[in-house]
Amino acid sequence: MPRKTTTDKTPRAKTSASAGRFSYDGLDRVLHEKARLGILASLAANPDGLLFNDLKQLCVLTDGNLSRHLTVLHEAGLLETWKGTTGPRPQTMCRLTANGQRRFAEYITVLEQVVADAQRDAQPATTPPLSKRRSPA
Amino acid sequence: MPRKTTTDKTPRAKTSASAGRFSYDGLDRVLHEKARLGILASLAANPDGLLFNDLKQLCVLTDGNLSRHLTVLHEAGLLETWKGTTGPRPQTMCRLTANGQRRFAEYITVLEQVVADAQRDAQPATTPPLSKRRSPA
DNA sequence: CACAATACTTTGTATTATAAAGTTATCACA
DNA sequence: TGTGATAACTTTATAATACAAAGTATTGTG
Repeated sequence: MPRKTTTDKTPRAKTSASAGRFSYDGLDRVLHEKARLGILASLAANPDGLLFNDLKQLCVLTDGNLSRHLTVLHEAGLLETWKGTTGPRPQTMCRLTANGQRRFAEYITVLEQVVADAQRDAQPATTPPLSKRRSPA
Repeated sequence: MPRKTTTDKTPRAKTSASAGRFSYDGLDRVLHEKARLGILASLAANPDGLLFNDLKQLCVLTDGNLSRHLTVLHEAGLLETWKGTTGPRPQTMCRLTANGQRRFAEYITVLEQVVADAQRDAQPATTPPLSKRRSPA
């Protein structure tokens, strides 16, 4: 006689209560980080590139912090850096790579999903309650 | 004679290129985490609460992981847990606190801002380029 | 030429996400 | 009734990593 396992395989509603419905796999660790998200958003808003100092101010980051995050993004192939000079001072210019633009756009798509999920909840509860009682004693 | 500092106080455009424009201060560390974001979204979608196992499946988390994140959220006052039994087994029921609902809603507002920023970029560049050259040699 | 400032980079530390192992209790069955 | 399996978590340990503090190299200034 098959025992009733608690990890039931009953079909459920696939739409809003399926397994993995809220796992948000697309939230890549590299992109889903406050500081780096700000950096990417800044660069996406300025396709022709930004200087180290611009990013520092736009994202309110310390030098070391920004440097580290840029390295991470660079190693992930999301941005490219160009070393040059503006006037007498050395400057680092950053811009998104084509890949970076695509990855960022994909990430934003997931964020839209998160927002959409949350907005659905604001509605008067169209979703059926999940697993109120599953096996009364 | 006042030296020209690079941290310039020039007004700039306050709308889209001001300092801190992309710092996203509202992205609270407790909420801005893949796993916890999934948990919160799940609970927001099910205001009458979810069981430990429901969350485990919805968010695809291991037991230990989920347990830890629930503790963090609980300590932050975002959710409350109720220990009971469903049939013979002990069960933990989780639901958002009023505070948790509010904080989550606030967080979602920031996400909307992020998405809006990114969507603005998709437009043919209405924003003026920031700091192309600031002090020609 | 000393001193301050710019534009970063490197190093260290403290947090923490995740996995692995442990705990308690129930159930099936021999 | 005792032994192993399973459920439902919790605790501990480890591997990442975000952040800050200190370091480096160059330039400008009196």
